Amino acid sequence: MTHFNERLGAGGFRFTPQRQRVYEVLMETRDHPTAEEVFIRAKKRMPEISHATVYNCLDALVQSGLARQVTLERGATRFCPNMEEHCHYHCEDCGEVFDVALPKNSTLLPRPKGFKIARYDIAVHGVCADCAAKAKK
Amino acid sequence: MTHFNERLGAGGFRFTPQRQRVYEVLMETRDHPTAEEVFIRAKKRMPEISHATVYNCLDALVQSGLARQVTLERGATRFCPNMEEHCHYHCEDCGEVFDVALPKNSTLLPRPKGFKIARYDIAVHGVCADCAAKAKK
DNA sequence: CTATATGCAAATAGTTTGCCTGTTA
DNA sequence: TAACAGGCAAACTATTTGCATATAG
Repeated sequence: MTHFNERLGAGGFRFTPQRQRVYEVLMETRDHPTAEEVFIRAKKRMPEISHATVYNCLDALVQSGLARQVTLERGATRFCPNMEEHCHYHCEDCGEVFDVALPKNSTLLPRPKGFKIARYDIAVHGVCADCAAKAKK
Repeated sequence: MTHFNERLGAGGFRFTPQRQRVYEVLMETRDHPTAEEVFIRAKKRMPEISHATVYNCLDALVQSGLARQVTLERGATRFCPNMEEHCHYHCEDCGEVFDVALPKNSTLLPRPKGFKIARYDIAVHGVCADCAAKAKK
């Protein structure tokens, strides 16, 4: 997991088992967990890990470009380790969040002059195919 | 303010002075206030208004299409009454949020089959022109 | 007149902090 | 061995809830 160490280091963060564990959790199940969910999953194999540490680790991962925050609605912030350009499709029925790659050269974003774009988040809300099918029955 | 009443009614909500006041607050200053900020401003001209009522009213406005929620980062949800297609440009230096209209026919969003899009939020993070200028000095 | 909304206060998330101990580089 | 990070518990902030009272339609 050398990419992990490099990234952490580049961000000015040290390697710790907790950070690794939190990253593993994100990579294992790509379901955009909340910090609380990450905490519960991380705890399964690292029972001493604390709440505060999970928040710390998530911050470190976000700051070193290993994860993103996703804030969809009121409620807990979610996290995902997919660093490619993508949007989040959020099903309002089942609550699932799907990553959808952005088409290359999508001429989408306005570039107001002077504004330096660092990153952007696109969240699309609606109803997923499965839930739409169920609703029809 | 007939548009307001129509909208509320269509959403299945009753007119109340509190809802009107909350909507006024959003319309007066388009600075994407948090619920707490709305509460403080609403209270100035309606001292009896309560915290819970402000949250209620904001929900009613969102559900009847009179306002949108904007969730930018960890922290409080913000609200805006601009219902046109637009993105939010968020300056990480000064914290301001600017509305920027989306170009017509921007072919931006992937349409994964089966997914019924209800609405989407585009948040662009970076540094605004003013802050960039200040940083250079 | 009745369903719905408000006001209040207390409860419940979600997140951060302080302080002391442990660990990485 | 000197920062930096973790653990724990408590503090804070954001949001929700329960219930009695008020009010819009």
